[in-house]
Amino acid sequence: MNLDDIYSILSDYGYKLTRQRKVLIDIFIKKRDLFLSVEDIQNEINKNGMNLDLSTIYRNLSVLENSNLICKIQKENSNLYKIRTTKKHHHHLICKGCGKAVTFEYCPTDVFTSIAEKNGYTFTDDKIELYGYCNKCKNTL
Amino acid sequence: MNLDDIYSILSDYGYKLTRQRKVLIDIFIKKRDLFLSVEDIQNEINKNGMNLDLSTIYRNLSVLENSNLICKIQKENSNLYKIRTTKKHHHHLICKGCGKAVTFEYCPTDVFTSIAEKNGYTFTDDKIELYGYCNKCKNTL
DNA sequence: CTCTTATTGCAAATCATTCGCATTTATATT
DNA sequence: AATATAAATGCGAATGATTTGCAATAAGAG
Repeated sequence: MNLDDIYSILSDYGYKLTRQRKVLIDIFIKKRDLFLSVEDIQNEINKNGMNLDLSTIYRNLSVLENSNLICKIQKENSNLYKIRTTKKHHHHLICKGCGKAVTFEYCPTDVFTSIAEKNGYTFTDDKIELYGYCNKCKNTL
Repeated sequence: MNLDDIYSILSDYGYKLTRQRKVLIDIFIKKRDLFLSVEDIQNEINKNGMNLDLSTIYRNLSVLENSNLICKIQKENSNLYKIRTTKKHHHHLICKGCGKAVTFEYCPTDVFTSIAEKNGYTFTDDKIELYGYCNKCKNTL
């Protein structure tokens, strides 16, 4: 999935291609395997000598999420975002040191469904998050 | 695990047994299979004709969490809490309607470890959350 | 029963995120 | 290419969840 694909997905959803959206997308692509906080994103923008208002960043994170272009996970007190690199159902293994994530498709849905049914529940969705330390971070500890 | 066990665990951690802590624990026991929001907890307290300051509730949720007496999950904008009913490693299946939770011990740790190792990560911990609708709620939809 | 220290309640602060609104800009349409 | 129009931006202010400082209170050790 390249830049133009992303742009046309946004257009298909009826969103305009603004300068600030392009800036955001650039950052997500550059940091494609990291989960970024809003602060990380803002720092990255500033590093490029630009500035986007926080409300613009938040509004566009929603836009990108609605367009299924990014993944969101909830950290203690805030959210982290990463560009989606697959359209398939997937989960993440995340480095507690640097936020670097590995995407994987393993998911024992059949087991989950049976746990749900056994308890009289209708199963709708699952969340798996694995945590650890990546190669770099585990050697720095 | 009964009231006295809980009280002595708190004492062992060096925490005092205050009236407000007992009130909180009572509520968690009464609602033992529900994930409660802070608002839920406060409503329940008021229902009993009492009142605890929000800061007291929050501080004591930390105390109970540090003592491994409750589980916390993160909802969209806030946190939910439930009394721990097992000391073993476990996960939850949660009703999106009413918050009723089922605790289960299924966890493919070996698979998780191998996903991590395959990617050069050291595996430290996992989170699985299943969502659905419980018996009652699915019939109300 | 007294002393010491943790805990409480209150008010104010903080932090992430959202919202209202006037201005600007992307883009569909002349 | 110029224009119209609705969406998007930036700003400042609001919100909502949670935290903190502090003086008053209460638990529990001795």
